[in-house]
Amino acid sequence: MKISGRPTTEGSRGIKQKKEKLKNFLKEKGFKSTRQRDLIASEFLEMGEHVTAEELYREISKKYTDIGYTTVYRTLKLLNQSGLAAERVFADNLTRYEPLSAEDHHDHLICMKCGSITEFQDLRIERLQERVADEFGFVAVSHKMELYGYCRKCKDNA
Amino acid sequence: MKISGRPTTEGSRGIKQKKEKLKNFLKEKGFKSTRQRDLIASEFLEMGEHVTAEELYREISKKYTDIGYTTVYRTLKLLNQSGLAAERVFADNLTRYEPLSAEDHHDHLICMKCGSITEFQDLRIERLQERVADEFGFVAVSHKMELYGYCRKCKDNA
DNA sequence: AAGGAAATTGAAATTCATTTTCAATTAGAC
DNA sequence: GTCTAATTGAAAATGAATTTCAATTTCCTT
Repeated sequence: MKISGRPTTEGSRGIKQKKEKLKNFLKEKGFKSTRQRDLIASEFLEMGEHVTAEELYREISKKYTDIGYTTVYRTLKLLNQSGLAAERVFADNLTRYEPLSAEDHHDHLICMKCGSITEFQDLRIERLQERVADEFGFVAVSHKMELYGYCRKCKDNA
Repeated sequence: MKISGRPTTEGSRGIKQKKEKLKNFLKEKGFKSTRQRDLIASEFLEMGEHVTAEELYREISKKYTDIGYTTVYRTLKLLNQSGLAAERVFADNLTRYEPLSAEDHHDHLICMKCGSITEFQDLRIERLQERVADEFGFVAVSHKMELYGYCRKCKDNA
């Protein structure tokens, strides 16, 4: 099992690469590269967490007062379309985004007390999911798995 | 693996039992038994699917024009609290409810074309989930697992 | 480099499910 | 039956997500 206790913030190399990918995506689709999109993408990739549009907007507002919420929202959608971000909705019903690297599928452990989100990957589970789908004649395209409970810290000082 | 291709509608025995359980829950909590709650619970248990408040309301409106949406909504919340119903949100972001029997935990296969929802249970996956949680020092309370893809029908006549 | 068509921006308005409010009604304890 | 607290349902409020639209910017064409 691949462990990543806390979503890792990308080194600047990865970020540059990803911004390049975004540019390609935009050009390909006939969209335009703008100062705003560039700044929003940078900030998003640097945060490297499961952020909401709102959170990202607040962060960006600190540095750039002229970038609106709507543009942050739309840029996150764009990042999602381009495959650079994944859109996720957990039990609190807010839409969160996380940077996505090529082959890194993972699921989440969510603490019901402190709200921390921990990522994990388990190939054994993935295989079984595939098998279940097969048994129903179902072609699985994607899945969503979240374990809710209490993290090490929160279960201890309860 | 337990298979239930389509959520089964309860026999009337089960429904009576559940309505009894609801009554007990209400009394216990100092809430009142009302004609509306009774009718809404009956209709809900008979439908036995993953209904939204809206759908249930529309169904009930056909028979009883004096029951309001708000009451249906609140009764579903109540059923959820009492453990008789489970609240679920899938990718379409609507809150759905399904009758819940004591020990019947299950997950869902959701067709991205026709929207059909199929239930399944797989103990091997459950065990692995427990193990993953353990490895993170996490105490799992509940989980959510959904496989999205195309059902037998939809993948065939594509 | 200038022109111009098309995309983008951001504030404000809209949507839509969900949740709350409140006055009138009802359940059920005494 | 009386009384008090809970319930009801229409309407209003909420709040995140999405759309609108006029002003601005990008970038393709010349």
